[in-house]
Amino acid sequence: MSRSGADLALLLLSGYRSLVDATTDELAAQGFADFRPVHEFAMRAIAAGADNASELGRRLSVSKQAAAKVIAVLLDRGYVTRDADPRDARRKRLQLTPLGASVLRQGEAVLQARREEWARRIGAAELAALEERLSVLVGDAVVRPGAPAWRGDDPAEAR
Amino acid sequence: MSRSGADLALLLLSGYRSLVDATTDELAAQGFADFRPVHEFAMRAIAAGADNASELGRRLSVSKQAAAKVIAVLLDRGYVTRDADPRDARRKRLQLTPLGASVLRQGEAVLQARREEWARRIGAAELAALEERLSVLVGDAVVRPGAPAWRGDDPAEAR
DNA sequence: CACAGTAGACAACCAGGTTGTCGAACGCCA
DNA sequence: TGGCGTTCGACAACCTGGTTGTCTACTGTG
Repeated sequence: MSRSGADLALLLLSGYRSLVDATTDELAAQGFADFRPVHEFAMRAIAAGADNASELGRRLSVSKQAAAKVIAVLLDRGYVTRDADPRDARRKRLQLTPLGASVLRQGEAVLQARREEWARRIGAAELAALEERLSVLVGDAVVRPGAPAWRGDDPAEAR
Repeated sequence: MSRSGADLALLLLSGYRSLVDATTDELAAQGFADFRPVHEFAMRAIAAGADNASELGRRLSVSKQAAAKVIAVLLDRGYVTRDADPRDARRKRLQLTPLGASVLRQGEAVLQARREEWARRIGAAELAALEERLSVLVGDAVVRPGAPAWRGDDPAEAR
């Protein structure tokens, strides 16, 4: 075999970082400073229906307390609003603000632009094949983004 | 395009996690509990010549204080030793113990086994092609494993 | 031989997770 | 109707793993 398992892991991590860091930088340049991937992910979940803290925690595979902290940041930044749920007085209903929706759109656009750049570099068909194989390998192992950061924080062998 | 940029990022992250989490679990099962990727990475750097805290910090793209904390753990576990450097009294020279070397070997073996399983699943040639394309895309963007965990901690869109 | 720079120790701090506890509200069921 | 287990969100304490800043000892160079 030409490559080691450690190299493979490192390649995957580097690819991910390369996409995500570029997105973070782009968004910062567009005026959304301190906007982190986890914020984008949380807002996406909110937009997809996780409109209260407990549910958001479940979707992010994180405790509801951790979710509440993220929500506090999003509220502070004006990306979401929180108001009483008329049907369940225990809940606070979360909603994206127009500003929040626009961050989400821009994030997606930047990520998409990066993907298109990759497609130009190796060819659209090659990129599609890469995605196809990866998704076969990963299978149903859905990633839990917020999850214990200490799992998968490094790689092994960085050169 | 069939897939979004967010999906691509998620695939890469999931692939990485899948490899690394399996390795961590395997090592734990083999008696190396609480052995984390960052430990493996640090030991690898030490073995590769980063035999003092400051240098280790540089290789891991982390402050020397952070490196010192990792070293403290490795010392405590008996994976490395630290003794005076005869040529520079400021330095403490780090060395892997036989135990440390064996963890490293086992970690590499487990990772390699995972890679071979992947090769069986999609074919060795396909896997090699995937690695080749990824490495073209990633290019010289060397990953900094220990680095700010908040970069690249999430993906975007988890289903 | 002075002095700028480096190694490592120590302390304070911060971010972002965790668990545990609590009061209020809900929903089911006798 | 009422009781009771469950859920929501808040709050507090704590842990981990980074950070910066400061200090002393030592090095090596002009």
